[in-house]
Amino acid sequence: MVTIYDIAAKANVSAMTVSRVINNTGKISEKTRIKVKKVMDELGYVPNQMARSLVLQQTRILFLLITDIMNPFYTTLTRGAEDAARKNGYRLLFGNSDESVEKEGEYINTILTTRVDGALLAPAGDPSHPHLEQLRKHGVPFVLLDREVPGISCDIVLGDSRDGARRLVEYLVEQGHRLIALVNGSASISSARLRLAGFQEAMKLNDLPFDERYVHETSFGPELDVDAMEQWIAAMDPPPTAIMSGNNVLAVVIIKLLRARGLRIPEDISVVCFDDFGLYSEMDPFITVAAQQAYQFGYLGMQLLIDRIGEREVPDKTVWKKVVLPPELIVRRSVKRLDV
Amino acid sequence: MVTIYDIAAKANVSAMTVSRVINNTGKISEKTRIKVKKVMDELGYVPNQMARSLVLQQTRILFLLITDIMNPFYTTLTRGAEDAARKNGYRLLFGNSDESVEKEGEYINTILTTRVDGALLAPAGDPSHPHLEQLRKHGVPFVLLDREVPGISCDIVLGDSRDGARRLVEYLVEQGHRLIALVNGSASISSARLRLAGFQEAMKLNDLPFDERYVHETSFGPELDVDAMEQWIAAMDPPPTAIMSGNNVLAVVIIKLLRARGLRIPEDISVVCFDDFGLYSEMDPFITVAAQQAYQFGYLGMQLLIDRIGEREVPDKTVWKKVVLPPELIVRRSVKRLDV
DNA sequence: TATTTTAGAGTTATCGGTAACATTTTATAA
DNA sequence: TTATAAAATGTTACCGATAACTCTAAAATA
Repeated sequence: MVTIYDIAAKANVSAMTVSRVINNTGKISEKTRIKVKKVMDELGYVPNQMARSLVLQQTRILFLLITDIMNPFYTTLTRGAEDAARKNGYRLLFGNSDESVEKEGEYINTILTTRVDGALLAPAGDPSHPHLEQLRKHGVPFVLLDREVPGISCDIVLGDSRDGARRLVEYLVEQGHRLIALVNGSASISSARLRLAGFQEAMKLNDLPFDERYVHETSFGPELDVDAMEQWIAAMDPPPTAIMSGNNVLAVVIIKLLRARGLRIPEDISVVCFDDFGLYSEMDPFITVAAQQAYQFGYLGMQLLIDRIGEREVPDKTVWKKVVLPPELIVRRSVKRLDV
Repeated sequence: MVTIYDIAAKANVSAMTVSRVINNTGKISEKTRIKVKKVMDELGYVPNQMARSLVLQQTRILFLLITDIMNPFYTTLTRGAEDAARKNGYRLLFGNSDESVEKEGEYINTILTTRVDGALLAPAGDPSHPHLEQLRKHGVPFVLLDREVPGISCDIVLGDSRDGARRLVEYLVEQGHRLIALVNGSASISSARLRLAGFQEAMKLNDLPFDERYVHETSFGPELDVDAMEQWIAAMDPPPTAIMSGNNVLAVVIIKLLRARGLRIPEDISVVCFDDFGLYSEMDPFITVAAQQAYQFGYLGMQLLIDRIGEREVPDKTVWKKVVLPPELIVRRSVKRLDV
């Protein structure tokens, strides 16, 4: 491996002079600058970021932790985060917690040991609290995405889950639906709670009864319990005329289960959900959704993080920023108009 | 920041003893081990990976470079790579070249300066050659995914593009199609070349003429030229009865364009493509595809990489491994049976 | 001409660890 | 009891860079 010392020796200068040439700092005569650069090229020098980070006490690397890399919401978000990071000269280390608090913990560990300059996180849920406390304790700046964690104050980018859910229900009601079911993520996730709240609120506003048997709670993630979901569907009697899903992954599972029961959508049962489907939804837009501005989540979140890193304020006196992005209701053809 | 020296001081031992406790190396009396551990806990010590990497000359970080993070093929692949990396105690740094050789170059730079232990790469295309030469020159072990690069010998995981394309065409022919068009990625990408080759081969085998006007070359990536594609479609006269797309992203664009022209799929025109659509394809299986084993690409590729890192052989005498994964033809309902 | 600046370099210490060798204890054998 | 081996711990150097300070020679000023 070529080091600045190799270059220094060959160019007959000190290592410091080489460092100055590399970083364009201090005063260097044009003659030596050229001489050193020539040797650098000849030897194919590549700076060692580790060594540099060690002495500079910063890595120029940020960490992005998402909860489901197969979910288009998060990949689109990732793309936004990446763009913002690149634009500011940061690199991105990344991880995928699969909605698991345990896996998340491993990544928190990586964040700490790797000494990244900051982290952008979609927390697994309320139990992520100690993880975030850890980051705070060690002075790692972080920004949350999509989910609040009670007891943690920080910059955050959220979707308006309550309003989105309300609008989905309102739409269903407008189409004549009165018996509406909800399948949702874990109540330990703030966005799931708000979606439930929005659901309840809209039901109430329309003088519709709220029946717990028509609400099923599972996981937003890839490891959800399909059997339990199937039983829930079978148990609802009378069956709902419409199901609202708390996110896109759950919608896929629900739709598969419904079809397996021989139900057609929307002829026999209507379905709507939170979050869109990335690439594919452009191709064959089928399901009516409350689409979130995924790219903006990542882009703005990253921007907040980078701003925060630049400031390096005392967390106690900080005014935290909260960005709330409204979802967009996209009506497609998964809902049947009921004539009551 | 707490260092081993802080711990050493507080525990009344040398820094080396602390290091030994952390790494479980050397001989340590149970008494001091406990004493040191206690102080570590009290002070909330977290090892500095930078410092460690500097002296150990290894980072336990690998790099994954994909070409399109919005494409489900790559996200599924990423998931596989991540699982394999985690299983072996490696962390993953990752980047997204957007099919751009230039962006790829920036990430190659990151790979070099960050001193990662190895890289798993989906190259942007043949022009990636110098980038890979750079890695080789600097002794960075790497494994290619999905695309070969002429002049570069290395471990690689490929799909059987030629055969997949052949089978898609065969299927179309079986369904009575004779005028088949192909929209494909850049000829500077090996997999695109092979898909064209498979296409031509199948046409020939079925005594169908190959007409260049029915083949359109663009980019696999997010920055493809939609206008050019539109003109191509309009120019084909007579119009094809079926279009085969070189990948999923192109298929989406094609389908949108066809629909914009008022054409229904499959009633007015049939479409098939390479690669499946992840999550969504489970929900609303519409388009007939040659689905690749995306997860396996990542998982096996990562495995090859890690094996290679363990060996540290001389590249000259190396026998390179090549894994070829066959795609699966999944028939859905985007193809109309023509009765000739 | 003598004195002060300043441009252009070099020296040394340090970031936070670990390897290799050195030293001190403690345990075991003679 | 003493010699010797083994166990436990300490010292020093180094990984590859940069900050802060120092030094030297030429240029600017008095």
